[in-house]
Amino acid sequence: MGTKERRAREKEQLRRQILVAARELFVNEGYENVSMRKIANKIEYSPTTIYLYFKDKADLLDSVCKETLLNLLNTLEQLKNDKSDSVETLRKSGQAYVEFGLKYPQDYKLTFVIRPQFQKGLGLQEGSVGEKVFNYLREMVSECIQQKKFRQMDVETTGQVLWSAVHGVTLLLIDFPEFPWTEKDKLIDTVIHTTIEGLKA
Amino acid sequence: MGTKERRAREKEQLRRQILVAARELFVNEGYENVSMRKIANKIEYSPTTIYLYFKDKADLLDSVCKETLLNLLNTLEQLKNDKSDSVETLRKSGQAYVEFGLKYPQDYKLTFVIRPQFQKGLGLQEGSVGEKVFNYLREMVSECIQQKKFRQMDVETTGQVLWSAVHGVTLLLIDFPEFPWTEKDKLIDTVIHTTIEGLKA
DNA sequence: AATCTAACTTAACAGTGTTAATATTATATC
DNA sequence: GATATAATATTAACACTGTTAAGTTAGATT
Repeated sequence: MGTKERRAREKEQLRRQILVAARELFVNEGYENVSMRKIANKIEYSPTTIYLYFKDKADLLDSVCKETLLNLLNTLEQLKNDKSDSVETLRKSGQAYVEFGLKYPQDYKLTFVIRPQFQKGLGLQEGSVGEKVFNYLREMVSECIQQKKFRQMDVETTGQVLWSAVHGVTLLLIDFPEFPWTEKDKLIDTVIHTTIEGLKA
Repeated sequence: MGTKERRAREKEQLRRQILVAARELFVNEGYENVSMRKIANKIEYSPTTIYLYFKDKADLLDSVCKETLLNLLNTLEQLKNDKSDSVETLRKSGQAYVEFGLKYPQDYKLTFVIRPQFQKGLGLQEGSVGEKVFNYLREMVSECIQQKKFRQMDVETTGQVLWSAVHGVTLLLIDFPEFPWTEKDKLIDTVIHTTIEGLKA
């Protein structure tokens, strides 16, 4: 009697439907400007149905962000296979990180700026996707230090310095699109290059 | 006939009163969670009175941010008198920038993250306070390059790299207070030091 | 066929930013 | 001092918001 299974599948399907609709609206119109009613309209259910699948609007945001982090993680992990120089791999990772942020600017802001605002005290949950992303960074950095290509500094600090740099340039480019930046790719390159050179010194 | 002057002064006074109340509420409860009615209650006027002094809520935010930028500018300009090494002055400026952000985290986010979200296409207005702040950075950087203490790179890019670094670490520290950062001051120092070393190389 | 349960909807609450029309107050003129 | 005029402030309303509690419907189990 596969009824239960079918029902469970249908339930999961609707959950995904909600998630997809929410992401699309959040990304296109901004988290603040999306109402539960708008999401409900899009999926052609009543607004309150959403509350059967998600605790509240913040929980919906949380789930959307989790997906974003998974996407980011996938993007980064693909660089692992690249068997080139460890510093070069790190450079590429930084580049991929910023590119990801600029490719999905609203997703990036949702995850790294909006969410912490609504979900306070957001650390690195044990086993969370966020932790996995940062672990990736730890690995990359660790290799550079062990191979003495970087100054002998603790992995944590080194990683955090790199994260600061890429996070900073990503957000500035997203938030101030009208600012007279030097050519975008050049700026990104220079930020990453400068930081890496600084970590060697 | 000083009546007009007095009236103008009174008007300015109420404007300031609104601004002070708005800043306090924005900072303590977050822009989103502050309603015009709340601000009105605080100053003991009806909500619609605010609209006689500010176009809308975003305009109110704008004015609050302008003040924040003025504060930041003042903080930075005080370092100008410091007649030490140009690189050292730049380092101190970076430190002061991050410290400012961490001292008034909500003001910083309001100005550099929330405002651009509500006031899109925000560039560097001619004569704006924001422009003055960035001009300060240009000056500092320019000196370092001219004195050949930095690699010969254009002032714009160099400045933007520095801004990325300090902006990044400031926001990360604000947004993820529960993240297992290395000791805060050490991290800030290292970010700035690393970036500067990278700019020398 | 009766009961139970899961899925979904309706109606409502207390709140939001903002506008238009109205009322109040203070000044200037006669 | 009374009156017209301008500046300032308020009331009432509109169309929204997130969320909860109660009610409805359809399908599965007994």
